[in-house]
This record gives sequence, C-alpha cells and structure tokens, in this order.
Amino acid sequence: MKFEAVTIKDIAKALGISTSTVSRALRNSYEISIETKQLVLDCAEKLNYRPNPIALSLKERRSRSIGVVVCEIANNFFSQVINGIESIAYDRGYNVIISQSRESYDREVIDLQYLASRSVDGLLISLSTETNDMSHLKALHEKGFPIVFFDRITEEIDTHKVIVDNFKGAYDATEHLIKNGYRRIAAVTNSEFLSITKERMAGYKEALQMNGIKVQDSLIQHCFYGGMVSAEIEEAVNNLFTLKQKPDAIFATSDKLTTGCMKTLKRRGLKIPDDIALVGFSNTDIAELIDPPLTLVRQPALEMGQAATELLLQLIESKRPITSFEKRILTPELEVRKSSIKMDLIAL
Amino acid sequence: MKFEAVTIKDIAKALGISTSTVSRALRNSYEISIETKQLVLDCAEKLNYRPNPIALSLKERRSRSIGVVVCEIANNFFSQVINGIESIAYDRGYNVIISQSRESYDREVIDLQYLASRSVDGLLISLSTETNDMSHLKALHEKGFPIVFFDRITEEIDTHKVIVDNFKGAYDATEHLIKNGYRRIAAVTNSEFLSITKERMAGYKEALQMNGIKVQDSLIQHCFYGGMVSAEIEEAVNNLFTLKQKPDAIFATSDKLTTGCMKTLKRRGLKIPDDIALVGFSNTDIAELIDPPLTLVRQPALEMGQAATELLLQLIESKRPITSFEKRILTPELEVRKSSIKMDLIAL
DNA sequence: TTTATTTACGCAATCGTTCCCGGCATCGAT
DNA sequence: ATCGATGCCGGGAACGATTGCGTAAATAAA
Repeated sequence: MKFEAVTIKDIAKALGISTSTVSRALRNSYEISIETKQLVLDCAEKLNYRPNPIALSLKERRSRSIGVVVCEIANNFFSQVINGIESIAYDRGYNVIISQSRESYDREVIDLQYLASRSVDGLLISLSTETNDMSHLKALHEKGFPIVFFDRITEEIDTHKVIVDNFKGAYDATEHLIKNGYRRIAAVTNSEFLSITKERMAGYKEALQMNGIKVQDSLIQHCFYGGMVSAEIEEAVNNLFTLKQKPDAIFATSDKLTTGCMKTLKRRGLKIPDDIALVGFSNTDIAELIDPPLTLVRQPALEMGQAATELLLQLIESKRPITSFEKRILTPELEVRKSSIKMDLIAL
Repeated sequence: MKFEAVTIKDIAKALGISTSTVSRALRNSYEISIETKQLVLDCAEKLNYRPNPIALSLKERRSRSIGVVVCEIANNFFSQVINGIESIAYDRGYNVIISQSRESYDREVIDLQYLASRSVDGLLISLSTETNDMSHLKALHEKGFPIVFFDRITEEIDTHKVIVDNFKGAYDATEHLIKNGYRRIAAVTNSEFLSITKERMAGYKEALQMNGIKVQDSLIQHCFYGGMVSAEIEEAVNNLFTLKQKPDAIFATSDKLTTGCMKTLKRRGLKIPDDIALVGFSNTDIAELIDPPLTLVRQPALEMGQAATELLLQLIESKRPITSFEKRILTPELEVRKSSIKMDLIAL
C-alpha cells in the first residue's frame, strides 16, 4: 500500500516553473517575485502540499528526532519522564522515538545501534540494570553523537546528566524511619551496578551512621532485575525474615520494589507499619489509596524528562562541540504517610 | 554538532570500486564475485559502516516507522498498550513514534499532520475525548493512508479496529454489583462522544434492566475530560451525593475515573464498600494493595497494542489495497475484590 | 575460430529538497 | 547606445542508497 503525495515537482509542473523557484518561493526567498510567491503558495495550499521531512533529513543530515531508551515504559516513573521529554521535544519540532531495553544489556546495545545509525539526532538514556560495559555508548559519544543521561547514569562518559538527589532521597527516608522509632531498617534495592543504587544506598548508610546505627550487610538485599521478576522480591523479603534479628522496617529503592515488597509483606500477613514499616521510592499517584497509605520518595519525573530534553537539544543544536557539561540534580520529595509511622506513636 | 558517518561512497573510495558494487556486495547480490563481497564486507566492518535509513526511506518511500496517538502516556492502560505496540513493531523492524493528544482535538489534528506528512507509514490511534469531527482522519484514510483504531474508535471510518468488549466489561461489573445487593448504582463515565463511553454505558444499562432496575439519568455523571481535571470527578461525586436518593455503588469507566472516585469518596469519609461500593475499569497493578482492594475490569492492554500493530503492519505491507476490515474484540476480565462486596455479606 | 553466454562490474537515474551558479531581461546611469 | 546593476528564475549537483541497463572480459558452445 503506497499512498502518493504532492511534491514541489507537482507544483512546478502545475505552474510551469522550475522546482528551484517553487522551493525558494515556499521558503520566502527574496529572489522570488511577490506574484510568483503568491502563485506557488496558493497552488501548494490547493494541492495540500506537505514538505517531505525525509528528503529534508537526507539533505540536512539531521532527522529532527531524538531517541529515548528506558528499561520499561509501563512504569509510573518512566512514563512520567517520557511525558516530560515529549512535551519539550514537541514544542521544538522534534519527534521522539522510544525503545525499551527491558533491563537487558544486549537489547540496549541493539536499540542504540538502531537509533544511532543516523536516524536520530541525539539520545536520552537511562541505563539498563545489566549494563556494566559502556563501550557501545562511548563509541557513539566519541564520534560526537549527542547523548544525555538521566536517572541511571554513568561516570565513565562525560556529557550532560540529569538525576535526582538520590542520596538525599534515601537519607531522608531512612532518617524518617529512625525518627519514628525503627532501628533494624532493611534495604531492598536494585542491582549494585546502577548509579541510583550506589547513591541511594550511600544515603541510607549515612543516615544510619549519623544516628548511631550500624550498617548490617545482611539487611541489604539486592534484586538484580529490580522486581521485574517478582520471585526476586519474594526471595529478598524471605532472606530478611529468616534472619535471627528480623528487620522492623524496609526501605525500598524503586517503584516496583516498593509495591512488590508491600505485596509480599501483605501475603505474609504482616501488619504495616506495626509489624514492619515500609518506605520506598515511587511515583504512583495513588499512594493515599493504599492500605496503609504509603510513605514514599517521589521524584520530579516530568521535570527530569524536560531538563534532559532541553540539555540534549542544546547539544544537538550547538554550532561548536561542547566541552563543558552539566549534571543537573533535582530534588526528590519525601511524602510521609502511615506506612512508616507506628500507630502507638500516632496515639501519643 | 554534526557527526560524520561512513557511507558506501567511503567504502567504494577505499576499495577503488563503484558504489553500485558496494551496494550489491552488501546486499549479497549474485552479480558480485565472492572475493569482492568479502573485501567490501571487511571494509564495511572496519569502517563501522551503517546504512542510512533516511536515504533508504527516501528511495523506498517508506520510513519503517509507525505513529501512535494516545491521549496520555502516563496512564496504566496506555503505557501497557504502547508496550504491546513497541514489542511487535520492534520485532518487525519498525520505529514507533508516540504523540499525546492530551484529550485535545486541536492537538490531535496537529499530531496527525505531523506524523502523516510521510514520515510514518501508518497510524495507530485512540481518539481524544474532544474529537467529534473525523475529517482529518477521513482525509488521510481516503488517500490510502493505513490507519488502525484501538480503544476509542469511530464507526465513521472503515478500517481495522481493536477494542475490548466494553459492553461485556460494563455488564459484568454492573451485574456483579447487583448480585452483591447494590441497587442504586451510579455511573461515573467519560465524554459521551467516546465510543468506549457508549459501549460501556450500554452494558451498564442492560445489566440494570435485565435485573429489573430502572436506569436513572441522574445517576449517570459524565466527566468530559475523563478525570484529567480532578475537579470534574469531585463535581460528579458531589452531584451524586446531593441527590435525594443517594447511590449505594459507583461504577467508574476508566482508570483515572476509578482512582479519582475512590480518592473523592475517601476524602468524604465514606466507607467502601459499606457506605458505597466501587467498581471501575482500571489496569493498575496494585489493586490488591488498595484499601479496600479494588474490584476492577481489567483490559488486555498489551494484547490490544500487539493486535493493533499486527493489523497495521498487515495494511502497510499489503501489496494491494485492502477493502475488507476486521474489528477485533478482546475480552476484559472482572477481578473481584472487596471494594464491591459488603462486609455483612462476607460474614455470611 | 567465431559466436553466444555468463560473470562481474560501472554508469546514471531515482527518491524530494535545497542551493550554488549562471543567465536573461529590464532599468538607470553614463 | 553601452555598461553595470539588479531582479527573477532555471539548470543541475548534492544528500545516501538502490537498481535497470549497458558492457568488457572470460568462458562455453558452435
């Protein structure tokens, strides 16, 4: 099924002039008389002419589209980020092409090749959990291909980055638990490769230490696929509850881990927050509907998408190579609800 | 910032042969000797050659990309649909370009123009709530541009469509409420223009009538923007509770409306399901965590995205114009939880 | 040996658009 | 009347890749 479209040739033929003249008339060149311009404009309107962006892309060697690689679209945080990306890109006349790595390194490499082989002008990426080797990204970056990292970044590549203050988010969450009387605070977290894991765990540990609580490795459970495999979370929670000294609170470091933990805890018949408290990173919009209402660290996802896109377009549209890069750090928000506050404390 | 890329010309020059030979060697044509092929392949590998999809698009008059228009990405249902779309498109070598109409007709028209001006080979669309006039879509469709509707469809255009059995979903939900002793069942629903609204309301009404309950217009509240404006839901619920005879159950017809209703009911201090029951269409993955666990009609969103994409690619890749179209109807699932079952009934 | 056939490659057009370059009028100035 | 300037427009190359056609050399068939 092809569908024919009007080109400048059609206009040229209809008017008995050359394509150069048509092109110039449409671009409002000073070299074309007003009468001819009007003729061309009217004819273009009549034939419903639309310039062919592909021909333009070939000529200008830019596609006016940007690639986005995230691990998963159907995720509160990432879909909100994409929302932000799309809003800026749209305003600036760029298409957004989205790929999911599904937390797979191989898939990420393939996605990148696909996107980068000149079909996109730049790339926004949040690394997959499996990604440990950055050579695929380095190769692109060294060729001068514009890349902006967001959320899950790497220090190995020097370019713009947008993250939230993960340290602070985790610190605040952990401190909040401590202030509410919890002492044996477990962490259910992502792959240790991920930047967000390192940053959040650093915040968690710092909060414990600042409050005179010793960090215990047995209380830290890593879920390599961040809860994409639900058995992972099950196992993590299991490990925690077979400890001699069980935890009295859990800090979960991602959306899926947080809700996954809650599901597991409930299935075990545990009362939150009395048997165990729960705080986690999440961008759900129904935290208040959950039983009990969920205390969470919310990330400004929309803003993150917007900031990353602005920085990327800046790279793309800059005349000269940019050598000085920015790491933009947004502030997460701790939203306190009942999942982290013991009932007897409320009674006081 | 441009970044230079390797073309077949570079290979040709390096090897001292013509671009035709390079092209044919790369496509493994029988006209090229094995030795030359090997030479070209090695050189391409060495220079890290990647074919330019844009040049190909121009030549073949197809972009190998499809456009998607939904009202909102950051929505459980749509992000799962997109997931399905992306999975099929990816396998078949197509890019996915996503646009959000944000429930605006104007924006939908602009998005469409943007996508359709030959940068995409076909279109997947779920109509915006404001869309009443289909002329923008008809114009494209009549030119032979491949379009597949999903979720929010129109009867005015004859092409492939994928929906769920909205009638059944609503019927089952309503009947379920009736069987659990509810009689004054209100409906909080979307714009009356939308196909899904019509279908779901028909199922709702039929279930009432089949059970000898009269349909009361005062119990039907339309939220034009489907809860994107939260005041809308507030007002709808308000209207219901200022009735002389208040409802004892609410059936909400979309994700946002369902959670929105629940928020509003909770803020009013109403106990669900004792004061009022709640059932709604939703694709949330944390229904079991909600207080009370939410009874919902779940749509096979992933499958819908996959089916729509398969049908679209079928249209795109067909040699001859297709004249016979399919309406694929998937089956929604009623997931019963506590939000729709009175406690005293449970006790029995 | 001559002719026919195959092998292996190059030339050039094509996709839609832009833009450099060149050229023909027309007009004013000399 | 001649020259230069200006206004207005067309020809054609280019972007990167594919492909029909032409053709030289090598081989096979006569």
